[in-house]
Amino acid sequence: MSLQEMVFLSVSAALDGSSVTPGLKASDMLTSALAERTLESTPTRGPDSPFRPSGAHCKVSTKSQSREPVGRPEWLGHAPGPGRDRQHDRVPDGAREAEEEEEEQEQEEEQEEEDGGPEGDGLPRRRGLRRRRVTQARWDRVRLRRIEANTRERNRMHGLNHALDALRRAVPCPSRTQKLSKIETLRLARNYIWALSEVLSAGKRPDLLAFVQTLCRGLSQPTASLVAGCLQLSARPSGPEPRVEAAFPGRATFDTVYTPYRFRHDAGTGPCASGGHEGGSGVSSAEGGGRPFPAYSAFCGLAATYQPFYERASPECSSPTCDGGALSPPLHYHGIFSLKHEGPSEPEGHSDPDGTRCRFGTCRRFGTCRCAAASGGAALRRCAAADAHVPYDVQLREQFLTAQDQLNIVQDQFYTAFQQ
DNA sequence: TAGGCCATCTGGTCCT
DNA sequence: AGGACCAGATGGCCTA
Repeated sequence: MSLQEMVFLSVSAALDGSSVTPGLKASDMLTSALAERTLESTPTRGPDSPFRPSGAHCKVSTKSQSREPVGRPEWLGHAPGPGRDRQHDRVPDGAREAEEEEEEQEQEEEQEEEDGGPEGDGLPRRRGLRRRRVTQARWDRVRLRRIEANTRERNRMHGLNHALDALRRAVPCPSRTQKLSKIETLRLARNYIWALSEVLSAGKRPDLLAFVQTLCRGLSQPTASLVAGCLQLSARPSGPEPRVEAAFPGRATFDTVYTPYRFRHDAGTGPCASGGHEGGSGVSSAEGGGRPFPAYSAFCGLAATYQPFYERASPECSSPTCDGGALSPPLHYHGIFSLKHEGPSEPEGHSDPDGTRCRFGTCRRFGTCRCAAASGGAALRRCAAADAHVPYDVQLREQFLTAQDQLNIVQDQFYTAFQQ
């Protein structure tokens, strides 16, 4: 903005009566405009701003690694050497002393103005709004606060990301190769809570397909495929009826490493009560496999043991909405969980525009809903196509922890994740 | 190459 | 006044 423009705007504001301090004279406004122009010479926004976003100064070595500055804003002075950790966010040691000196100097100048100026002519100087000069010290102080705020913000976001990482490890998608995005992690966590709650509320052995469908609800197609891939659902003809198994890729073998559950269609295989968690995973937690599906078998056991506290509001609308619904899991379990159940935000069992009744009750975006409901990847679709109504049995390995222990583990993970 | 995702900076707002 | 939180802007990386 040019000086003329600045003066024009200042005068215009004065004429409009907006943001005008009583007693402010045109000369004061001009002085203010000049001071503004001083600031304008080092804008705080835009491509020329010394505070311009860091994108130009950062690079990402890998997607999961934190960024390191590759350049340095000109206004920050010395370029950081290799390995320096955000040294450019520091302020020179003598900055504060210089500021104090500047403050004293400013106070003297202000006193002189009130006394009639350094000439001592005794004539009162202009009164009214007197804009403080933008000294170097003040400018440095502004930058210091900005830098400190940036650091805090950066740390805050790092904490948020750590919490999200913890949440990624808690949800049933321990992919070693593909990291869930933030939004998908939150969606999957929501679905996971919901699915587990449904298991508890139902008080019976869960259906694999419904469980996975609940997990994948509202997820993007790639994420849904990933989740299904982690479960590695596959429909394999085995005798007269299809056979469905769930396994975990990347494990040494299905049986030797932790595998909390196995889904089979074999009649008479062990139900939830025999589910288990054998502890060792062979995959570091940093790789997302430290604690696999910690609660599923636990919930199976609990569901078999305890009766649900209350009945579900609606069998059709007990599932999460496709995206952003206000529903909470239908669960209130002996003080372990105390999750409120809010009513559906939309009429239950509504129909979509083409008249198809929505199975999931509160979907607003049916395209997403269909995608999600039918998602779970090609494997899941194959499974569903084979026989979506086959009462798949669930064979669970021996539980290493008690159901209560595993339930508490899940709670701790979620609480820790959200409290970080 | 477009789009998704991400990290970071930034200024505004609210709270203590 | 200072910190936390938030959302917008920006640019880099990655993938289809």
